[in-house]
Amino acid sequence: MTTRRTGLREQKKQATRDALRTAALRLALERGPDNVRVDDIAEAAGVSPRTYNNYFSSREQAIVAAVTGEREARVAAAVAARPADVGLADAVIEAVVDQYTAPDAAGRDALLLITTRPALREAFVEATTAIEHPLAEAIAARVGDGGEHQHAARVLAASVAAAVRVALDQWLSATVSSVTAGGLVVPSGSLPDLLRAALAPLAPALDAADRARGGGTRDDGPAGRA
Amino acid sequence: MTTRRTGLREQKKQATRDALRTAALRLALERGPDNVRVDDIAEAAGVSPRTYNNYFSSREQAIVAAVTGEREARVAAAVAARPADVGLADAVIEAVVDQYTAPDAAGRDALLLITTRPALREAFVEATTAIEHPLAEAIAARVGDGGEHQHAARVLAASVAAAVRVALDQWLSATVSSVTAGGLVVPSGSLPDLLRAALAPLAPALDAADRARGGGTRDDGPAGRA
DNA sequence: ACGCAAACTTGCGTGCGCGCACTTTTCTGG
DNA sequence: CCAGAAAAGTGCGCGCACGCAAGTTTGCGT
Repeated sequence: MTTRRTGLREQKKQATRDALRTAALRLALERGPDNVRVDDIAEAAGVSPRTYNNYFSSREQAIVAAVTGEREARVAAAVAARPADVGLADAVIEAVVDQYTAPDAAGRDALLLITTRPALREAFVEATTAIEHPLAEAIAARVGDGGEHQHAARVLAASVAAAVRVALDQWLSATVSSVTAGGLVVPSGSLPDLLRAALAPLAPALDAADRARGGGTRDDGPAGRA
Repeated sequence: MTTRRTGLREQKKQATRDALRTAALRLALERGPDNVRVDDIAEAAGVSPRTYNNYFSSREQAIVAAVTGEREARVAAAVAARPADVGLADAVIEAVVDQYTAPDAAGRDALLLITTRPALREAFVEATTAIEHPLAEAIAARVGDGGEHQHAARVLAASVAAAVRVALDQWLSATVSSVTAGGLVVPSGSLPDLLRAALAPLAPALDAADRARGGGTRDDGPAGRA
Protein backbone atom coordinates (compact mmCIF):
# COMPACT_ATOMS: atom_id res chain seq x y z
CA MET A 1 0.00 0.00 0.00
CA THR A 2 2.51 2.48 1.13
CA THR A 3 5.30 1.16 -1.01
CA ARG A 4 3.14 -0.37 -3.65
CA ARG A 5 3.52 2.02 -6.47
CA THR A 6 4.60 -0.55 -8.94
CA GLY A 7 6.18 -3.90 -8.65
CA LEU A 8 9.26 -4.60 -10.65
CA ARG A 9 10.08 -1.02 -11.46
CA GLU A 10 10.32 0.25 -7.92
CA GLN A 11 12.15 -2.86 -6.88
CA LYS A 12 14.86 -2.44 -9.45
CA LYS A 13 15.15 1.19 -8.63
CA GLN A 14 15.68 0.44 -5.00
CA ALA A 15 18.25 -2.17 -5.88
CA THR A 16 20.16 0.28 -8.04
CA ARG A 17 20.05 2.93 -5.35
CA ASP A 18 21.36 0.50 -2.81
CA ALA A 19 24.05 -0.79 -5.12
CA LEU A 20 25.19 2.75 -5.70
CA ARG A 21 25.44 3.82 -2.10
CA THR A 22 26.99 0.57 -1.03
CA ALA A 23 29.59 0.81 -3.74
CA ALA A 24 30.23 4.43 -2.87
CA LEU A 25 30.89 3.65 0.76
CA ARG A 26 33.00 0.62 0.04
CA LEU A 27 35.22 2.45 -2.40
CA ALA A 28 35.49 5.43 -0.09
CA LEU A 29 36.63 3.18 2.71
CA GLU A 30 39.07 1.30 0.54
CA ARG A 31 40.87 4.15 -1.15
CA GLY A 32 39.83 7.21 0.79
CA PRO A 33 37.05 9.47 -0.42
CA ASP A 34 39.27 11.68 -2.50
CA ASN A 35 40.45 8.83 -4.65
CA VAL A 36 36.98 7.82 -5.71
CA ARG A 37 35.69 9.19 -8.99
CA VAL A 38 32.04 9.17 -9.75
CA ASP A 39 32.76 6.94 -12.68
CA ASP A 40 34.20 4.35 -10.33
CA ILE A 41 31.07 4.26 -8.24
CA ALA A 42 28.88 4.00 -11.29
CA GLU A 43 30.99 1.25 -12.73
CA ALA A 44 31.02 -0.65 -9.45
CA ALA A 45 27.24 -0.46 -9.36
CA GLY A 46 26.91 -1.43 -12.99
CA VAL A 47 25.25 1.70 -14.27
CA SER A 48 26.31 4.68 -16.30
CA PRO A 49 27.74 7.73 -14.60
CA ARG A 50 24.78 9.71 -15.80
CA THR A 51 22.40 7.36 -14.07
CA TYR A 52 24.38 7.76 -10.92
CA ASN A 53 23.38 11.35 -10.58
CA ASN A 54 19.84 10.56 -11.34
CA TYR A 55 19.95 9.06 -7.88
CA PHE A 56 22.36 11.27 -5.98
CA SER A 57 23.13 14.89 -6.59
CA SER A 58 26.55 14.75 -5.04
CA ARG A 59 29.22 12.24 -4.34
CA GLU A 60 29.03 12.87 -0.62
CA GLN A 61 25.32 12.21 -0.63
CA ALA A 62 25.85 8.74 -1.98
CA ILE A 63 28.46 7.83 0.60
CA VAL A 64 26.43 9.20 3.46
CA ALA A 65 23.28 7.50 2.26
CA ALA A 66 24.90 4.17 2.89
CA VAL A 67 24.99 5.03 6.56
CA THR A 68 21.83 7.03 7.02
CA GLY A 69 19.86 4.41 5.19
CA GLU A 70 16.14 4.76 5.51
CA ARG A 71 16.28 6.64 8.73
CA GLU A 72 13.54 9.06 7.79
CA ALA A 73 10.98 6.34 7.44
CA ARG A 74 12.09 4.67 10.65
CA VAL A 75 11.81 7.82 12.70
CA ALA A 76 8.32 8.47 11.46
CA ALA A 77 7.34 4.89 12.09
CA ALA A 78 8.79 5.04 15.57
CA VAL A 79 6.77 8.10 16.42
CA ALA A 80 3.64 6.53 15.08
CA ALA A 81 4.36 3.39 17.05
CA ARG A 82 4.47 5.06 20.44
CA PRO A 83 1.29 4.60 22.41
CA ALA A 84 -0.95 7.62 22.26
CA ASP A 85 -0.75 8.33 25.96
CA VAL A 86 2.93 9.11 26.33
CA GLY A 87 2.79 12.68 25.21
CA LEU A 88 4.09 14.04 21.95
CA ALA A 89 7.32 15.41 23.31
CA ASP A 90 8.40 12.18 24.87
CA ALA A 91 7.28 10.19 21.88
CA VAL A 92 9.27 12.29 19.48
CA ILE A 93 12.34 12.54 21.65
CA GLU A 94 12.55 8.85 22.29
CA ALA A 95 11.87 7.98 18.68
CA VAL A 96 14.61 10.26 17.47
CA VAL A 97 17.11 9.16 20.07
CA ASP A 98 16.41 5.54 19.26
CA GLN A 99 17.06 6.01 15.60
CA TYR A 100 20.17 8.09 15.96
CA THR A 101 21.61 5.86 18.60
CA ALA A 102 23.18 3.66 16.04
CA PRO A 103 24.85 0.66 17.56
CA ASP A 104 26.30 0.48 14.09
CA ALA A 105 28.98 -2.08 14.75
CA ALA A 106 29.38 -2.56 11.03
CA GLY A 107 29.26 1.12 10.14
CA ARG A 108 31.56 2.34 12.85
CA ASP A 109 34.54 2.87 10.60
CA ALA A 110 32.20 4.48 8.12
CA LEU A 111 31.25 7.02 10.75
CA LEU A 112 34.88 7.63 11.51
CA LEU A 113 35.48 8.33 7.86
CA ILE A 114 32.53 10.68 7.71
CA THR A 115 33.48 12.61 10.79
CA THR A 116 36.95 13.06 9.40
CA ARG A 117 36.18 14.68 6.07
CA PRO A 118 34.47 18.06 6.25
CA ALA A 119 32.48 17.58 3.07
CA LEU A 120 31.11 14.30 4.34
CA ARG A 121 30.27 15.75 7.70
CA GLU A 122 28.25 18.45 6.05
CA ALA A 123 26.39 15.95 3.92
CA PHE A 124 25.77 13.82 6.96
CA VAL A 125 24.24 16.69 8.88
CA GLU A 126 22.32 17.86 5.86
CA ALA A 127 20.77 14.43 5.55
CA THR A 128 18.68 15.00 8.64
CA THR A 129 16.47 17.29 6.59
CA ALA A 130 14.97 14.18 5.11
CA ILE A 131 13.07 13.39 8.30
CA GLU A 132 11.02 16.55 8.09
CA HIS A 133 8.23 15.40 5.85
CA PRO A 134 7.68 11.91 7.26
CA LEU A 135 7.90 13.27 10.77
CA ALA A 136 5.43 16.03 9.95
CA GLU A 137 2.96 13.41 8.82
CA ALA A 138 3.50 11.34 11.92
CA ILE A 139 2.99 14.33 14.17
CA ALA A 140 -0.05 15.42 12.23
CA ALA A 141 -1.50 11.97 12.66
CA ARG A 142 -1.16 12.33 16.41
CA VAL A 143 -2.31 15.88 16.70
CA GLY A 144 -5.18 15.91 14.27
CA ASP A 145 -5.66 16.49 10.61
CA GLY A 146 -7.18 19.93 10.87
CA GLY A 147 -5.57 22.50 8.62
CA GLU A 148 -4.39 24.41 11.63
CA HIS A 149 -2.74 21.36 13.10
CA GLN A 150 -1.25 20.39 9.81
CA HIS A 151 0.75 23.59 9.72
CA ALA A 152 1.82 23.31 13.32
CA ALA A 153 2.96 19.77 12.68
CA ARG A 154 5.08 20.91 9.80
CA VAL A 155 6.72 23.61 11.84
CA LEU A 156 7.35 21.30 14.74
CA ALA A 157 8.82 18.64 12.51
CA ALA A 158 11.12 21.18 10.93
CA SER A 159 12.12 22.39 14.37
CA VAL A 160 12.87 18.89 15.52
CA ALA A 161 15.02 18.36 12.48
CA ALA A 162 16.78 21.62 13.21
CA ALA A 163 17.41 20.58 16.78
CA VAL A 164 18.84 17.29 15.61
CA ARG A 165 21.08 19.22 13.28
CA VAL A 166 22.34 21.29 16.17
CA ALA A 167 23.00 18.18 18.21
CA LEU A 168 24.93 16.59 15.39
CA ASP A 169 26.94 19.73 14.91
CA GLN A 170 27.92 19.72 18.54
CA TRP A 171 28.70 16.06 18.41
CA LEU A 172 30.88 16.43 15.38
CA SER A 173 32.72 19.47 16.60
CA ALA A 174 33.31 17.75 19.90
CA THR A 175 34.65 14.76 18.09
CA VAL A 176 36.97 16.74 15.91
CA SER A 177 38.27 18.84 18.76
CA SER A 178 38.91 15.81 20.87
CA VAL A 179 40.82 14.32 18.00
CA THR A 180 42.73 17.51 17.52
CA ALA A 181 43.40 18.14 21.17
CA GLY A 182 44.37 14.86 22.64
CA GLY A 183 45.45 11.82 20.71
CA LEU A 184 42.38 10.15 22.06
CA VAL A 185 39.48 9.66 19.73
CA VAL A 186 36.50 9.90 21.97
CA PRO A 187 33.91 7.50 20.61
CA SER A 188 31.49 10.31 21.32
CA GLY A 189 29.17 8.07 23.23
CA SER A 190 27.11 11.00 24.39
CA LEU A 191 25.14 11.53 21.19
CA PRO A 192 21.91 10.45 22.87
CA ASP A 193 22.53 12.94 25.63
CA LEU A 194 23.21 15.69 23.14
CA LEU A 195 20.03 14.83 21.30
CA ARG A 196 17.95 14.93 24.44
CA ALA A 197 19.49 18.21 25.45
CA ALA A 198 18.86 19.69 22.03
CA LEU A 199 15.29 18.50 21.91
CA ALA A 200 14.43 19.50 25.45
CA PRO A 201 13.85 23.19 24.65
CA LEU A 202 11.24 22.14 22.13
CA ALA A 203 9.28 20.05 24.59
CA PRO A 204 6.99 22.90 25.65
CA ALA A 205 6.04 23.54 22.06
CA LEU A 206 5.41 19.90 21.33
CA ASP A 207 3.35 19.43 24.45
CA ALA A 208 1.37 22.56 23.76
CA ALA A 209 0.48 21.25 20.33
CA ASP A 210 -0.33 17.91 21.81
CA ARG A 211 -2.63 19.44 24.38
CA ALA A 212 -4.39 21.52 21.77
CA ARG A 213 -5.70 18.52 19.88
CA GLY A 214 -9.10 16.92 20.21
CA GLY A 215 -8.68 16.77 23.93
CA GLY A 216 -6.48 14.07 25.40
CA THR A 217 -4.87 14.56 28.75
CA ARG A 218 -1.46 13.22 29.22
CA ASP A 219 0.87 12.50 32.02
CA ASP A 220 4.24 14.03 32.02
CA GLY A 221 7.03 12.51 33.71
CA PRO A 222 9.01 9.39 33.35
CA ALA A 223 11.52 10.80 30.91
CA GLY A 224 12.62 13.26 33.50
CA ARG A 225 14.09 16.23 31.79
CA ALA A 226 16.04 18.49 34.06
CA MET B 1 33.64 46.62 17.53
CA THR B 2 31.55 44.38 15.49
CA THR B 3 32.83 45.64 12.17
CA ARG B 4 36.27 46.63 13.34
CA ARG B 5 38.34 43.88 11.90
CA THR B 6 40.38 46.01 9.57
CA GLY B 7 39.87 49.21 7.76
CA LEU B 8 40.44 49.32 4.08
CA ARG B 9 40.49 45.61 3.58
CA GLU B 10 37.03 44.89 4.89
CA GLN B 11 35.69 47.93 3.15
CA LYS B 12 36.88 46.84 -0.26
CA LYS B 13 35.67 43.37 0.37
CA GLN B 14 32.23 44.60 1.12
CA ALA B 15 32.27 46.77 -1.95
CA THR B 16 33.24 43.85 -4.13
CA ARG B 17 30.57 41.66 -2.60
CA ASP B 18 27.97 44.29 -3.21
CA ALA B 19 29.14 44.94 -6.74
CA LEU B 20 28.88 41.24 -7.45
CA ARG B 21 25.40 40.70 -6.13
CA THR B 22 24.11 43.90 -7.67
CA ALA B 23 25.54 42.98 -11.03
CA ALA B 24 24.15 39.49 -10.71
CA LEU B 25 20.64 40.74 -10.06
CA ARG B 26 20.76 43.40 -12.74
CA LEU B 27 21.93 40.99 -15.41
CA ALA B 28 19.43 38.38 -14.31
CA LEU B 29 16.63 40.89 -14.65
CA GLU B 30 17.83 42.14 -17.99
CA ARG B 31 18.41 38.90 -19.82
CA GLY B 32 16.74 36.31 -17.67
CA PRO B 33 18.72 34.20 -15.23
CA ASP B 34 19.54 31.46 -17.69
CA ASN B 35 21.31 33.82 -20.00
CA VAL B 36 23.75 35.03 -17.41
CA ARG B 37 27.11 33.30 -17.25
CA VAL B 38 29.26 33.61 -14.20
CA ASP B 39 31.87 35.31 -16.35
CA ASP B 40 29.41 38.04 -17.16
CA ILE B 41 28.75 38.78 -13.52
CA ALA B 42 32.43 38.81 -12.71
CA GLU B 43 33.18 41.09 -15.62
CA ALA B 44 30.38 43.44 -14.69
CA ALA B 45 31.75 43.66 -11.19
CA GLY B 46 35.28 44.08 -12.40
CA VAL B 47 36.79 40.98 -10.89
CA SER B 48 37.95 37.65 -12.18
CA PRO B 49 35.52 34.74 -12.38
CA ARG B 50 37.61 32.93 -9.83
CA THR B 51 37.19 35.74 -7.36
CA TYR B 52 33.48 35.61 -7.93
CA ASN B 53 33.16 32.26 -6.31
CA ASN B 54 35.35 33.27 -3.50
CA TYR B 55 32.29 35.25 -2.51
CA PHE B 56 29.41 33.11 -3.67
CA SER B 57 29.32 29.38 -4.06
CA SER B 58 26.56 29.39 -6.60
CA ARG B 59 25.12 31.71 -9.17
CA GLU B 60 21.73 31.66 -7.48
CA GLN B 61 23.26 32.69 -4.20
CA ALA B 62 24.63 35.87 -5.73
CA ILE B 63 21.33 36.86 -7.27
CA VAL B 64 19.38 36.15 -4.12
CA ALA B 65 21.90 37.98 -1.97
CA ALA B 66 21.01 41.17 -3.73
CA VAL B 67 17.53 40.86 -2.28
CA THR B 68 18.17 39.28 1.09
CA GLY B 69 20.90 41.81 1.78
CA GLU B 70 22.06 41.87 5.35
CA ARG B 71 18.89 40.49 6.74
CA GLU B 72 20.59 38.23 9.24
CA ALA B 73 22.21 41.13 11.02
CA ARG B 74 19.02 43.15 10.98
CA VAL B 75 16.95 40.38 12.52
CA ALA B 76 19.42 39.91 15.32
CA ALA B 77 19.60 43.63 15.92
CA ALA B 78 15.83 43.86 15.95
CA VAL B 79 15.56 41.16 18.58
CA ALA B 80 18.19 42.84 20.69
CA ALA B 81 16.42 46.16 20.32
CA ARG B 82 13.11 45.01 21.77
CA PRO B 83 12.64 46.08 25.35
CA ALA B 84 13.35 43.32 27.80
CA ASP B 85 9.82 43.16 29.13
CA VAL B 86 7.92 42.08 26.02
CA GLY B 87 8.66 38.40 26.28
CA LEU B 88 10.99 36.46 24.06
CA ALA B 89 8.33 35.00 21.82
CA ASP B 90 6.81 38.31 20.92
CA ALA B 91 10.20 39.92 20.50
CA VAL B 92 11.36 37.27 18.08
CA ILE B 93 8.13 37.03 16.16
CA GLU B 94 7.83 40.75 15.64
CA ALA B 95 11.48 41.12 14.76
CA VAL B 96 11.24 38.42 12.16
CA VAL B 97 8.00 39.64 10.71
CA ASP B 98 9.37 43.15 10.47
CA GLN B 99 12.41 42.06 8.55
CA TYR B 100 10.61 39.78 6.18
CA THR B 101 7.85 42.23 5.53
CA ALA B 102 9.80 43.81 2.78
CA PRO B 103 8.10 46.87 1.40
CA ASP B 104 10.66 46.32 -1.31
CA ALA B 105 9.23 48.65 -3.89
CA ALA B 106 12.47 48.52 -5.80
CA GLY B 107 12.97 44.80 -5.42
CA ARG B 108 9.46 43.78 -6.30
CA ASP B 109 10.28 42.62 -9.80
CA ALA B 110 13.30 40.91 -8.36
CA LEU B 111 11.05 38.90 -6.10
CA LEU B 112 8.86 38.04 -9.02
CA LEU B 113 11.87 36.75 -10.85
CA ILE B 114 12.95 34.71 -7.86
CA THR B 115 9.57 33.18 -7.26
CA THR B 116 9.40 32.18 -10.88
CA ARG B 117 12.60 30.18 -11.19
CA PRO B 118 12.78 27.04 -9.05
CA ALA B 119 16.52 27.24 -8.52
CA LEU B 120 16.24 30.78 -7.28
CA ARG B 121 13.35 29.94 -5.01
CA GLU B 122 15.40 27.24 -3.39
CA ALA B 123 18.33 29.59 -2.90
CA PHE B 124 16.00 32.19 -1.48
CA VAL B 125 14.58 29.83 1.08
CA GLU B 126 17.97 28.40 1.85
CA ALA B 127 19.23 31.88 2.63
CA THR B 128 17.17 32.01 5.80
CA THR B 129 19.70 29.66 7.37
CA ALA B 130 21.97 32.66 7.71
CA ILE B 131 19.90 34.11 10.52
CA GLU B 132 20.60 31.17 12.79
CA HIS B 133 23.88 32.26 14.32
CA PRO B 134 23.14 35.94 14.82
CA LEU B 135 19.73 35.10 16.17
CA ALA B 136 21.19 32.54 18.52
CA GLU B 137 23.48 35.18 19.94
CA ALA B 138 20.65 37.63 20.32
CA ILE B 139 18.51 35.08 22.10
CA ALA B 140 21.38 34.03 24.29
CA ALA B 141 21.92 37.64 25.24
CA ARG B 142 18.34 37.81 26.42
CA VAL B 143 18.19 34.49 28.13
CA GLY B 144 21.57 34.37 29.78
CA ASP B 145 25.04 33.29 28.94
CA GLY B 146 25.07 30.09 30.91
CA GLY B 147 26.21 27.04 28.96
CA GLU B 148 22.80 25.52 29.37
CA HIS B 149 21.08 28.56 27.97
CA GLN B 150 23.57 28.89 25.20
CA HIS B 151 22.51 25.52 23.84
CA ALA B 152 18.85 26.25 24.19
CA ALA B 153 19.32 29.53 22.37
CA ARG B 154 20.98 27.75 19.51
CA VAL B 155 18.20 25.23 19.22
CA LEU B 156 15.54 27.88 19.40
CA ALA B 157 17.25 30.02 16.80
CA ALA B 158 17.51 27.04 14.50
CA SER B 159 13.85 26.28 15.08
CA VAL B 160 12.84 29.83 14.30
CA ALA B 161 14.82 29.65 11.10
CA ALA B 162 13.13 26.38 10.28
CA ALA B 163 9.72 27.89 10.90
CA VAL B 164 10.54 30.79 8.64
CA ARG B 165 11.59 28.32 6.01
CA VAL B 166 8.24 26.61 6.29
CA ALA B 167 6.41 29.89 5.98
CA LEU B 168 8.39 30.84 2.91
CA ASP B 169 7.72 27.46 1.38
CA GLN B 170 4.02 27.93 1.86
CA TRP B 171 4.18 31.44 0.55
CA LEU B 172 6.05 30.38 -2.54
CA SER B 173 3.91 27.39 -3.28
CA ALA B 174 0.83 29.52 -2.83
CA THR B 175 2.25 32.04 -5.21
CA VAL B 176 3.12 29.53 -7.84
CA SER B 177 -0.19 27.74 -7.62
CA SER B 178 -2.08 30.97 -7.89
CA VAL B 179 -0.09 31.81 -10.95
CA THR B 180 -0.70 28.38 -12.37
CA ALA B 181 -4.35 28.20 -11.49
CA GLY B 182 -5.81 31.56 -12.28
CA GLY B 183 -4.20 34.11 -14.45
CA LEU B 184 -4.06 36.26 -11.38
CA VAL B 185 -0.75 36.69 -9.72
CA VAL B 186 -1.63 37.10 -6.11
CA PRO B 187 0.88 39.52 -4.68
CA SER B 188 0.95 37.13 -1.74
CA GLY B 189 0.43 39.91 0.71
CA SER B 190 -0.10 37.45 3.50
CA LEU B 191 3.52 36.66 4.17
CA PRO B 192 3.39 38.31 7.57
CA ASP B 193 0.37 36.22 8.45
CA LEU B 194 2.10 33.08 7.30
CA LEU B 195 5.14 33.97 9.36
CA ARG B 196 3.09 34.57 12.47
CA ALA B 197 1.23 31.34 11.96
CA ALA B 198 4.45 29.42 11.46
CA LEU B 199 6.11 30.93 14.49
CA ALA B 200 3.12 30.58 16.78
CA PRO B 201 3.70 26.90 17.56
CA LEU B 202 7.17 27.80 18.82
CA ALA B 203 5.92 30.44 21.22
CA PRO B 204 5.57 28.04 24.15
CA ALA B 205 9.17 26.94 23.75
CA LEU B 206 10.45 30.49 23.48
CA ASP B 207 8.50 31.65 26.48
CA ALA B 208 9.59 28.67 28.50
CA ALA B 209 13.20 29.50 27.81
CA ASP B 210 12.54 33.10 28.60
CA ARG B 211 10.98 32.24 31.90
CA ALA B 212 13.80 29.92 32.84
CA ARG B 213 16.44 32.56 32.41
CA GLY B 214 19.09 32.50 35.01
CA GLY B 215 19.60 35.47 37.25
CA GLY B 216 16.50 37.60 37.43
CA THR B 217 17.08 41.16 36.28
CA ARG B 218 19.65 42.05 33.74
CA ASP B 219 20.74 44.98 31.70
CA ASP B 220 21.84 44.86 28.13
CA GLY B 221 24.30 47.64 28.46
CA PRO B 222 25.13 48.98 25.03
CA ALA B 223 22.14 47.78 23.07
CA GLY B 224 19.73 49.11 25.63
CA ARG B 225 16.95 51.15 24.16
CA ALA B 226 16.27 53.90 26.63
C1' DA C 1 -0.96 -11.53 -26.66
C1' DC C 2 0.15 -7.19 -28.37
C1' DG C 3 1.12 -2.54 -28.80
C1' DC C 4 1.13 1.97 -26.78
C1' DA C 5 2.46 5.06 -23.07
C1' DA C 6 5.07 6.09 -19.27
C1' DA C 7 9.17 5.48 -16.67
C1' DC C 8 14.04 4.68 -16.50
C1' DT C 9 18.72 4.69 -18.62
C1' DT C 10 22.35 6.56 -21.36
C1' DG C 11 25.74 9.59 -24.18
C1' DC C 12 26.91 14.07 -25.04
C1' DG C 13 27.89 18.78 -24.23
C1' DT C 14 28.22 22.82 -21.29
C1' DG C 15 29.01 25.64 -17.45
C1' DC C 16 30.33 25.60 -12.88
C1' DG C 17 32.67 24.90 -8.14
C1' DC C 18 36.83 24.72 -6.19
C1' DG C 19 41.79 23.12 -4.97
C1' DC C 20 46.33 24.73 -5.93
C1' DA C 21 50.07 27.61 -6.76
C1' DC C 22 51.24 32.21 -7.69
C1' DT C 23 50.91 37.50 -7.92
C1' DT C 24 49.26 41.72 -6.00
C1' DT C 25 47.51 44.45 -2.33
C1' DT C 26 46.95 45.73 2.46
C1' DC C 27 48.38 45.63 7.31
C1' DT C 28 51.76 45.63 11.12
C1' DG C 29 56.07 46.19 13.75
C1' DG C 30 60.42 48.24 13.88
C1' DC D 1 59.36 54.78 5.89
C1' DC D 2 60.33 50.26 4.96
C1' DA D 3 60.51 45.24 5.12
C1' DG D 4 58.02 41.03 6.08
C1' DA D 5 53.60 38.89 7.03
C1' DA D 6 48.88 38.25 6.10
C1' DA D 7 45.17 38.43 3.15
C1' DA D 8 42.75 39.02 -1.08
C1' DG D 9 42.81 38.35 -6.20
C1' DT D 10 44.00 35.50 -10.28
C1' DG D 11 44.95 31.72 -13.85
C1' DC D 12 44.80 26.93 -14.54
C1' DG D 13 42.96 22.48 -14.50
C1' DC D 14 39.91 18.81 -13.14
C1' DG D 15 35.71 16.61 -11.93
C1' DC D 16 31.18 17.02 -11.47
C1' DA D 17 26.10 18.22 -11.88
C1' DC D 18 22.63 18.45 -14.98
C1' DG D 19 19.73 19.66 -19.37
C1' DC D 20 18.66 17.49 -23.56
C1' DA D 21 17.43 14.15 -26.82
C1' DA D 22 17.86 9.94 -28.00
C1' DG D 23 17.34 4.55 -26.82
C1' DT D 24 15.52 0.89 -23.71
C1' DT D 25 12.62 -1.33 -20.32
C1' DT D 26 8.30 -1.95 -17.73
C1' DG D 27 3.42 -1.63 -17.09
C1' DC D 28 -1.41 -1.35 -18.54
C1' DG D 29 -5.39 -1.56 -21.28
C1' DT D 30 -7.90 -4.00 -24.66
